[in-house]
Amino acid sequence: MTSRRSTAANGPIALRLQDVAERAGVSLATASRSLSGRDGVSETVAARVRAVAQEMGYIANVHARSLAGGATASIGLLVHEIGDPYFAEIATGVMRVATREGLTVQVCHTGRDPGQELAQLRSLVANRVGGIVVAGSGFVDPEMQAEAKRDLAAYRASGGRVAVIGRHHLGADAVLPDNVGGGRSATEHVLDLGHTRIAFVAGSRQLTTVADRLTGAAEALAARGIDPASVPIVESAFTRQGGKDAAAQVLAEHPGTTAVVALNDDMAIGVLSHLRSRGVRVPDDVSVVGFDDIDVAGDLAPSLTTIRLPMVEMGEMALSLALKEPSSRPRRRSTDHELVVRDSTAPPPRDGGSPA
Amino acid sequence: MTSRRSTAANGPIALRLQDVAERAGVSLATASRSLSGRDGVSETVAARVRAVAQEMGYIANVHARSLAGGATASIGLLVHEIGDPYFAEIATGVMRVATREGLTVQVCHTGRDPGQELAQLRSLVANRVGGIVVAGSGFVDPEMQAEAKRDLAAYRASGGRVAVIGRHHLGADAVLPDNVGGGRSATEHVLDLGHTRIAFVAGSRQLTTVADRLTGAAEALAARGIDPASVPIVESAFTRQGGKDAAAQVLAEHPGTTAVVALNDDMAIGVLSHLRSRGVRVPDDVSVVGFDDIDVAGDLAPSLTTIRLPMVEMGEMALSLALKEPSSRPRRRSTDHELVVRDSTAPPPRDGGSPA
DNA sequence: ATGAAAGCGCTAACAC
DNA sequence: GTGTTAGCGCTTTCAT
Repeated sequence: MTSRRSTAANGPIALRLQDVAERAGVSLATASRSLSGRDGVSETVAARVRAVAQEMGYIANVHARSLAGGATASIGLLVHEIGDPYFAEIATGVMRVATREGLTVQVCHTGRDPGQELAQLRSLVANRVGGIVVAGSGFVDPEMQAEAKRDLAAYRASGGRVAVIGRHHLGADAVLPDNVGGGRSATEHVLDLGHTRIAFVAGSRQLTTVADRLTGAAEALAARGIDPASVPIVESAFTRQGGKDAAAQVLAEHPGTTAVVALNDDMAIGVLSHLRSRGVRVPDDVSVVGFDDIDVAGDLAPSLTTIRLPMVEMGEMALSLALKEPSSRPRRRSTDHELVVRDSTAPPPRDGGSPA
Repeated sequence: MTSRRSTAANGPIALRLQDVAERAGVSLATASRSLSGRDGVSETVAARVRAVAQEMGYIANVHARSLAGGATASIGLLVHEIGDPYFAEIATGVMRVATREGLTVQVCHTGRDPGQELAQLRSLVANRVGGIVVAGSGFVDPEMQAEAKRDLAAYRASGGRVAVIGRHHLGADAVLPDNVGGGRSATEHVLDLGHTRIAFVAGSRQLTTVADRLTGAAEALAARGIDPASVPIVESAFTRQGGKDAAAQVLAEHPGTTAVVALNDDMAIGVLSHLRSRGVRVPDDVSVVGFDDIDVAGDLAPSLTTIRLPMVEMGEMALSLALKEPSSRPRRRSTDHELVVRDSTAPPPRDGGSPA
């Protein structure tokens, strides 16, 4: 007597643990214990059950398992742009820790749309993942931000764990990249080379990442007696295309600029590309600095001088924080940064430079 | 009288639909109907229930929903390397369709490890996702391949839908990039420019992608009366670093080479980088061709001549196939390709070239 | 239009 | 060491 419900009419249905148990001649409970490696079963029986399950191609239903109170072996990772090297490296770090802990990672992609960000967050909560790592800058939309904060609070109240990368107002454990220090170092570098006609190429200042990097830049400028307000900041999309657009604007509105500090490597690549298309030589006419030190930075022509952030480690730290026992107060872990000097920067040209 | 089980001792527990129903003064069934927008409820009541749920911050448990037979609004995407631009663009296409259909995407990353590939596939099946898109070349390990095929067959037998991108032996619907045609076009291009000393830089030939692209190359060579066996093929990792290693080998073992055809853009970037570090000018001394036309290809220095594959569309097609009603026989959709000529290719140098 | 009750597949007490 | 049974939170007949 079997309890299999498959009929010709409604088609086959996925195997249940019950099916495995029957075939192995044991009870449901014994089968469950055997497969989840808990004790209370003789090793002989357990081995047989496992063999039967394997042979039948049984794959447990995580929904049932999770509902019944079994451990949720999955965590969520929220990134802005899958494929953006910055997030890809963070993801690598998160996955590394996850794999070590036997966890599955659900990667959610927001496309930088606050609505999507909220929706993805909800979907993660709905999936009752064991923890959530939020990478990328905070919410631009204050209303979305409030909703997200509330959802996250409820999630944590019910035992969920959250860690964020970057400055957020979510009240969770956080990994804080050294954006201020990096912005300072990048700026000091061009200042040390002797540049005086500098332009910054940035993403939206609503992004905390951008705001922090600019803060560091302003500090470096002020320390040398330069009024930060006198230095142009061109705001554009925080992407390669944004870098191209911004470079065009720098050339048009700030001729004579000898150094461009881009606030991420992707924008820097766009800047290099546009300058090349306009016949401006780097670093002979104009120096370019990036930020992040993504993988490809060293393989560009010219190779890119940039600020290295330990992105893989940041991902590792974030998931590790999320996996730790919750503390009463949010924890913070700060990273360091490193100036990596390559071929895209040099002293300004003698004549003061005429990039266009 | 409430049924809430939260106690000071075991801490709060996530909200249940039951809690919402009680607060709204309706039955569980009515609450369920209200939130899932099914009829059988007066609009007045439904609106109130929705308002209460929203106010309480209720988020439905997908595990319970799925177990109870509700629709699984999530699909799985299996890629080799998150962050590899090839897969990132495919993912963009998949997500575009998913968003349109109101589906959530679970991205799984195999790191090109066959063991991981199998594990991730299982996890997707265990999650009872509505469909699975497998991107990237097939399994290298025949045993893993067999296991994967079996799991996938069981998954489909129980109603799951599968689509693959690239040539596989999985018996599922497939999107087939024009790798053979692209390999032919890339090779014809350098032949047309007058090159006779050509080297191919490839990933493992076990990858069907690599094998197919080489097949096209061999066809083009043969059509011009050149014995394909006489043209060097340097095999290395299918990555940027692999491209560097392969370029070094070409320089060392095949001096006099005037054209390098890399079998993907990532390798081509590595080739460009290594040639530059060795003082070899591109395209003056050596021409370089890539494959895929990833986003950054046009922004490199020199910009890369390559074969464009419609990767975003491939992702869209794959998910669309997976979402269609199953057919008795596997469906196939072939893509086209396009040769994009940029600055990295030119006729060979007069003297025959001396790249080192 | 609304409610009561029976599962979905699994784990975790609790018996034996 | 093994089996029985009561849920987990939800959707869905089936009554009302």
